[in-house]
Amino acid sequence: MNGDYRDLFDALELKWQAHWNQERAWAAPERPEGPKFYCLEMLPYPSGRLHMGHVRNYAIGDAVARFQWMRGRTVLHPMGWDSFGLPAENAAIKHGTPPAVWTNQNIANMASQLRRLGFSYDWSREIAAHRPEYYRWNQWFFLRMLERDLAYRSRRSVNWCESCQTVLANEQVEQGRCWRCESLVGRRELEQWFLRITRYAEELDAELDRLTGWPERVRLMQRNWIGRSEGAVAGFPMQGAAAHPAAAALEIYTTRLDTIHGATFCVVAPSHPILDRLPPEDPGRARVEAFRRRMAQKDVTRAGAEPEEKEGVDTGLRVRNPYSGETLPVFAANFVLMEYGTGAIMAVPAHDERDFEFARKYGLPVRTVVVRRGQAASASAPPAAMTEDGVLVESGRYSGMDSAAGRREMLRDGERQGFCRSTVQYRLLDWGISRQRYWGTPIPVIHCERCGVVPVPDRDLPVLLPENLALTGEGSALQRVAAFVEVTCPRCQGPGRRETDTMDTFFDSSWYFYRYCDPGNDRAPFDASKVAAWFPIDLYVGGITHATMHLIYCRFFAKVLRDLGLVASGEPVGTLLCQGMVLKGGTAMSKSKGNTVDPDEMVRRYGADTTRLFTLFAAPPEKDLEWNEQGVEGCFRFLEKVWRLFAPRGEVLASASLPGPDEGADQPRRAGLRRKVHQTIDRITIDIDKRLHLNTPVAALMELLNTLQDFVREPAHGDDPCLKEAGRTLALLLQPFAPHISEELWSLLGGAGSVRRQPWPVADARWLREDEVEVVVQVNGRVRGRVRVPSSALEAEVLAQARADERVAAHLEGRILRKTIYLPGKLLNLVVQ
RNA sequence: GCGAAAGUGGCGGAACUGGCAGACGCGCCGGACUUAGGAUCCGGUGGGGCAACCCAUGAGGGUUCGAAUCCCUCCUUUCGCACCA
Repeated sequence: MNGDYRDLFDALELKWQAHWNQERAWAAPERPEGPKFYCLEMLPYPSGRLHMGHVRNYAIGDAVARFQWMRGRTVLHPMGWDSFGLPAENAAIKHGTPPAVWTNQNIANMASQLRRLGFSYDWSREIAAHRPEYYRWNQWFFLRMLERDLAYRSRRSVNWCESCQTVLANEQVEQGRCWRCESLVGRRELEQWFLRITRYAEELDAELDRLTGWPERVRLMQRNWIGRSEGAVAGFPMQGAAAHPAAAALEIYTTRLDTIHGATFCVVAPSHPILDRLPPEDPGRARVEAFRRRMAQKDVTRAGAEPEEKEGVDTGLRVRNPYSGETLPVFAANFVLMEYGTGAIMAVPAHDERDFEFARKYGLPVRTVVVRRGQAASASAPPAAMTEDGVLVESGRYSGMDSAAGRREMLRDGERQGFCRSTVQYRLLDWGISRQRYWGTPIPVIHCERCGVVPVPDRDLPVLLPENLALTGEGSALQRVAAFVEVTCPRCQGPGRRETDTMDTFFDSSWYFYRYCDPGNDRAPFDASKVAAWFPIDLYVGGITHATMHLIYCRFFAKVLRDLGLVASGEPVGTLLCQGMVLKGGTAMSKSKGNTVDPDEMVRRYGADTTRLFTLFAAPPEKDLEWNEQGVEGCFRFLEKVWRLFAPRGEVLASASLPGPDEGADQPRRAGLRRKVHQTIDRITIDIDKRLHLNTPVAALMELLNTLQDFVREPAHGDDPCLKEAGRTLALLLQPFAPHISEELWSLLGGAGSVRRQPWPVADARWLREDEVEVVVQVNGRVRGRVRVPSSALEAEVLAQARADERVAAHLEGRILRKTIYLPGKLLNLVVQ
């Protein structure tokens, strides 16, 4: 490696970074002037050091931001810190450093890494979630939600991470494991704060169709996560009735009302309230209690990942099928979830795999009521559940209908008679936001013996998180801070206790991008008109890991904020780009695997431009990128070659003039160079703007350089305007990818000011057109020759010339020409027989 | 199990709506300059064949003048969900 260039690049990168700083080059005005572009990358957790995944993420965003500046947009490109969360607390427990100190150090460190990489952030808008001037607005939003019954407290079974000693939301459990520490998640019954995201389930689902700028993959994941399903709730009247006058009917949820005549029993979740109504002396009661105890024990240690063996007990309760009049036993079983539907189902073993499995285990009857069209009902027991739609049999007056008609008719009859109604269910559950940890936003409520839950008045915000307390990791640290906990009730002035749960940090990141529009506001979370001026986010870049976490929470917030009248749209993100991971040796870089590459090390050895260039070049943005040091060197060599070509010519070219519109048109070599220049502009512009491809533009830049190298190999005038045009264009086109050398090259070639505000070059249509084109000649679809013709040539002329081609003629010999297909200027296919 | 995406040289990857498969980079081979080169520059590089030509985009079939691209079946890999009634 050539040390001279390394030092040169290092110096020029520092020089231009200082220049940008001094010019406040990336500060966005309060409101956009003219067309705007809000370019955002997901804000990082300040773990201490950047990793390559960050660099890739930000290099992508930065390329687009710089491109859009040059395209004449006012760009908002901010950066901040998702700075509440467990690692700070764990570090404090381990090393005794207070979380605030640890966090601030990490922020300082990572910010300087980002600066050294030369990213174009408007640092004047920097935010950090752990600062009171930020999290007071978390509290403010929470209070608004509380007022609207969007935040509520409830005791229920929740996900519990033993290692993190806290509750997790459903979205934060991945395959039964904690999203952050990967330990197995158990369940606990706790009183918790929830956000009523389910109120927006319908809208969150429906609007996915309109998010055309989002990857299909993400929309699908969200759709599955929300899990909309249309079905019916049917009431099965309780039998043996003396016992239960209060519970008139057991309500079950089904999507297959058409199979109801095949129901041979019902099943309720172990915690279903109907079971509490069993009289103490009932033998079913004893069975249920024993079963509940067994399940409760399991819940705590539950592995979660693989479905458990189905288990259940006969509760002794009996219900009547409202359609057939048949009496059915009610079981309690572990495969029915209280959280979904009504917590009770009708079991149709012939047409549902789970019911079938359970029926087989406990020797319960299986009755076929749907057959495939054209098939007769078989008398023998089916070997497996037939879950498809078909034609109804053994279904009373519905027999003979197809499944869809059966559902429709049964629903109508059931509705008329009052025991059935159609309904829509969602898999999505309310978002549990309570965390039993210290380093987060205090939930702003006070528990008063007399008044119950009392919100902290707005004038008392922020509820400050106390600092300087000893963290042990045992229990909730805040509960031990008397000065924090012991307060007077704002309503009755009696003694109260402050809530000690803190907020899930996903609350912090659900609205941060609005705050960037007005980061200093101390009267409101933001000024609505400023947000209106910048929103929606034009490009949001981040990892796919957030598909069903952050990216669903922030959509929910947008809808809440819209309903609060603070923002106009319930969808904050226009185009979403989920970049792939950075791998080494085929797996994601991680400290535990020891396959990390340190960004600082890369910057020291190759510079920021090379590091960025490689992360953009090595793979398309949305795909995983395999780190390859030799590939990095290739990018370094490319920049070296750029410099080596222009450095000795700089002085002469600086004073050369730029070419006139037609200059060089009559000289093939110079015309070739100009064509390449304009074709490169055209390609790169389309690739960034229309396709968000950043690897192919880098390839195009390399091609342009190859052409330039060929051009200067032959003697040329040192001050050739065509060469100057090529160099200047290269400087402009490099700005999104290797911004420092781009600036240096621009100034070397006598460009005034900084590249960053030069208009993005526009390809001259004249130079995109070729006067003479090469047409591929195929015979029966196989390439047999090529002819050069004027680009205006007509098919007949091309054909004549093609026939004259020796090879083509050989393939036409003795055959009859049946048909010709001509794509002007590109291809001529001769179909012969 | 259900759902989705993707399979192209030795490797990362190009090929926008069906139209020259392999751009660009890495690696490799050869050469030049050199005391030397792991620097730089030049040339070559999917496979077979002296060549014409043939074969080749996971496998097999289909549609088409023409398929990496569209359709069907299968295989593999990756990801998401995982008892959601």
